[in-house]
Amino acid sequence: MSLEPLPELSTSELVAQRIRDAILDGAMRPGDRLVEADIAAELGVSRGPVREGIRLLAGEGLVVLRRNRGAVVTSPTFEDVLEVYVLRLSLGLLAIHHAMQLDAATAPEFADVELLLRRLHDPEVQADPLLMMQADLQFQSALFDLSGLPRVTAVLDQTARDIPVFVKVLGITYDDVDHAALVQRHERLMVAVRARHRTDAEHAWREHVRLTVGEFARGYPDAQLDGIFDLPLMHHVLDHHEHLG
Amino acid sequence: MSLEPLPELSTSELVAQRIRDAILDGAMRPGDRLVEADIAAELGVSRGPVREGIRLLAGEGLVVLRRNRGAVVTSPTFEDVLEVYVLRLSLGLLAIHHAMQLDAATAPEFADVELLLRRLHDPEVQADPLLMMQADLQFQSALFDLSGLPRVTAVLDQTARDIPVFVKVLGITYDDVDHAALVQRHERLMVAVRARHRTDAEHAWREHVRLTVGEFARGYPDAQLDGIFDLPLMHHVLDHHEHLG
DNA sequence: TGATTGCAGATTGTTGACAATCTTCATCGG
DNA sequence: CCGATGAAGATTGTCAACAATCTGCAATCA
Repeated sequence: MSLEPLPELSTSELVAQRIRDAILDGAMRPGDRLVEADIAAELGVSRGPVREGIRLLAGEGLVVLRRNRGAVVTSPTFEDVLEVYVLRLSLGLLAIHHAMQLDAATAPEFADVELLLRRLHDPEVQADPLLMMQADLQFQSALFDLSGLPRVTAVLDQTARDIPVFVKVLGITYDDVDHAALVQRHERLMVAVRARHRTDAEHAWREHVRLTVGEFARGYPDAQLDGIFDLPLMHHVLDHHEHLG
Repeated sequence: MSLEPLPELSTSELVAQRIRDAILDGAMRPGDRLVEADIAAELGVSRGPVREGIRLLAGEGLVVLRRNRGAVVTSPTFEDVLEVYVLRLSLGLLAIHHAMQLDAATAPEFADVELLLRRLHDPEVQADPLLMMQADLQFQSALFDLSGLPRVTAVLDQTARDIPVFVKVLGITYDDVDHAALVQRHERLMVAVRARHRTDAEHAWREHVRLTVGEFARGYPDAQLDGIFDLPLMHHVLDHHEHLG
């Protein structure tokens, strides 16, 4: 008999989760005030844990705190989405690079990643856009974890929690996303990481970010994406040319 | 008559600051427990704000929380320092790149940065290693702010708060750091940013990070720095070669 | 003797009450 | 009529007491 080790989040984390869910449900909308006493009454706890939970969300950027004036649900813009993806592109590359220091054949951590990757093939998962998105982000998170860089993965996980909320709040549609293509990109990424083929891995990751944002940007035709993902990582190419010339 | 706008940090932020200072003073050492009631009594406030302050520090990674078991001051390793600098290298490049979208001639934000850069010349500042380090980080923070990427700068600022603590706690000596060379590097960086010369700016920043960590690593002769700062940003060069070949 | 159980002290988690602050709106004076 | 002033209500910030949990040690039993 081996019992599972009791996940049991703290009360404040549960509160934060509930509020996050409320935003995803549409029950709470951007600009809504989060009144500590009201939420406490609804959840049947006192203000203390609620206050702490709200602070957690503020740390994630999901709500905005103003001194002595309470918290309101963030009103993200498409620019925020772009910033999040610029961040993920940059730190994702970092994490993937460090993950490739591991030997895929011996490192047991790879098993978890593969498991989550396989989950993306599940038709049941693919049927629900939100579920698919979360499964996708979970796979990425596990992959980044291989890097062994706790601060980097913490930042990446924070952005991962933001993404579903932003997508929901901004009304971004991803119904017609090509799931097969997405999974295929991730497969290529994993193959590259296992084989420690740096340029392939980097290309796969860049391509994924670029396509994802491109998909999101369809609803925002005036969004300026020109080259925001090309730099500063491409500088070395230019640099190299200059030295050659 | 124009009055200054009252900075006035919240109580919990003041508490966090005091604890940070206590660590820098050596009054608190890694592994020390942070007992809420004791700290509250010492500072003359109740446990509430102390608790909040401790959570803030936990978010920064300066203390570690364990469920129902309180907080202890982090015991960072040199690897933590390396991770922080890998992060700063990567996100710093991102921030600098985006800062270069601004026109230095017209953007008033540049004035603040220049002011902080000039402060680094002050002999009084250079005389105190801790002051010098903080002034240095302040300049960098102002520079990154030009990017207009709030999440990126938030992460960078967080790492900036960690650095003095890590240096103190790990007993890293930076007494014989060449201040003149450091200031010169930053001057070059600013010139490049003003002129929007991407490769120069990137080189200056890379060089600064590399030299800083190299300086720190003197006390850690077995630290493996081989190429941890070269990648993944250099991949494109390799990539380019492959395509050429 | 060695491992488990139970107890006491210490510390965190939670609660409800109080104080300080902010927002709103009506009042006042020009 | 318009802006400034002041009070009332709502909400956050702080506090001290209580409950739950953890740690360490002693007592118990095989």
